[in-house]
Amino acid sequence: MHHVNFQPKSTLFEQGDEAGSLYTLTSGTVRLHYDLPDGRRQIVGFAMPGDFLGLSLEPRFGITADALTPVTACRFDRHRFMNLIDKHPNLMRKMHEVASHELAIAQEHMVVLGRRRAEERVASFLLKWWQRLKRVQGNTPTLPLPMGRQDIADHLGLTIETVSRTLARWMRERIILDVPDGVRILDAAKLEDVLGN
Amino acid sequence: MHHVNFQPKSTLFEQGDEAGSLYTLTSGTVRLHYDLPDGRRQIVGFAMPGDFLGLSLEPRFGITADALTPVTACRFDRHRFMNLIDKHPNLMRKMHEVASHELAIAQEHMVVLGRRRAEERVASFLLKWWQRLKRVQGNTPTLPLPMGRQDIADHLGLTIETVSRTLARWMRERIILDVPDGVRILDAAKLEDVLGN
DNA sequence: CGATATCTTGAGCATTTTCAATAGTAGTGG
DNA sequence: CCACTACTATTGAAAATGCTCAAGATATCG
Repeated sequence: MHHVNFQPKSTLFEQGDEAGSLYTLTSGTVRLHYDLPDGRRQIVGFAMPGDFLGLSLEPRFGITADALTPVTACRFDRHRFMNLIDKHPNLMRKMHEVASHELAIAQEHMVVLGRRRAEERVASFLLKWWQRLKRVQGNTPTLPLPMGRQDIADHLGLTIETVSRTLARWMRERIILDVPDGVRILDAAKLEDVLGN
Repeated sequence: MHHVNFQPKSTLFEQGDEAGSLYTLTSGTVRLHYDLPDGRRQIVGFAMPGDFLGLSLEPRFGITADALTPVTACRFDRHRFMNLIDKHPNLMRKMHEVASHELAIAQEHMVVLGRRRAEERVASFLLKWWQRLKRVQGNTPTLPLPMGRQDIADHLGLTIETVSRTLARWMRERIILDVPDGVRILDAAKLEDVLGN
């Protein structure tokens, strides 16, 4: 195990690569995506400090992971990590807990992609990202968005224009406020109303 | 552990219920879905013989599971199963393998929901269902579809009309053939062409 | 055989995409 | 310091994919 650093836009691992490593993020934001041969891209999630990457037992990575900001992480060799697990059986349980939770998150996101309209998708994204940030950084009204508009669109199954228009409208309506590298949530209740639950 | 039977349309477990059981399917098909309060539904997957249900370690089920056909399954008490795991450590590893695989499947489905057009989604569904069936029943040109059109639509993030129209067109084009309770794949290559890879 | 579910098909419509033009923003080198 | 380039974001107008609504057909089941 040793610490590794990644520059923005650099790749931790790529879709199809042999899954030889396992990471835990200590700082920065990582984009996880599946790319189609014709260039279409689906961002299946964003990773932040505390998250695990590559804990799947599949022989190859199904997705690509690349850094959106400077990233620091702990890298483990897969084989060595598996030996470690034999000595600490509760570690395997922990891995499975994390994986089950990821699966639950993935299933919730399928609902967003399959059954939510554009406005609901963007509201869902802002609120979920805000919640995750709160658990790491504490309660802040200011929401950093290290990912670009295209990334948000590729996460929500929309085009960059639809994301831009939706955010622009909410800025006009004073529901959010434009700040450098992110937004400030002025009226979270209105965003929750959009989701209707 | 004991065997249990379910009639079509009966529920194995429901979204929000305490996750007290764990199942392995021995026969039949199960529909797994997440329901929004306003009635919109996303089917996150279908389970067939050999599949595990409720292996997540979250305290409550995130989704509902109900039988599409008569179903037989083995039911395990969660607590007792966990004790069993303490005696057989490689069982925990197996569970994690299954969960990782489910996660990979979920991520691939996100691509379908977020970035594929209607025609591609239906082609993807037919081909994936066909592949899964081959692993259980061997190579058959006839593809049973125990789920209804509305279920397919709810799985693909489409309306029943779009699914119906797409299948109807492929029947006219002799790419598939209408048979009772399913379809016969006449030209799998054409369906793969739709996916463009 | 009648009643209820599900499925199909058509026509019009709406949300979101596409296309295109403009405006920022950052980084680079003269 | 400023011009130049490249990249990203915004905005408008037109187009299209898939949806809604409605009617009819087919299947299922008591």
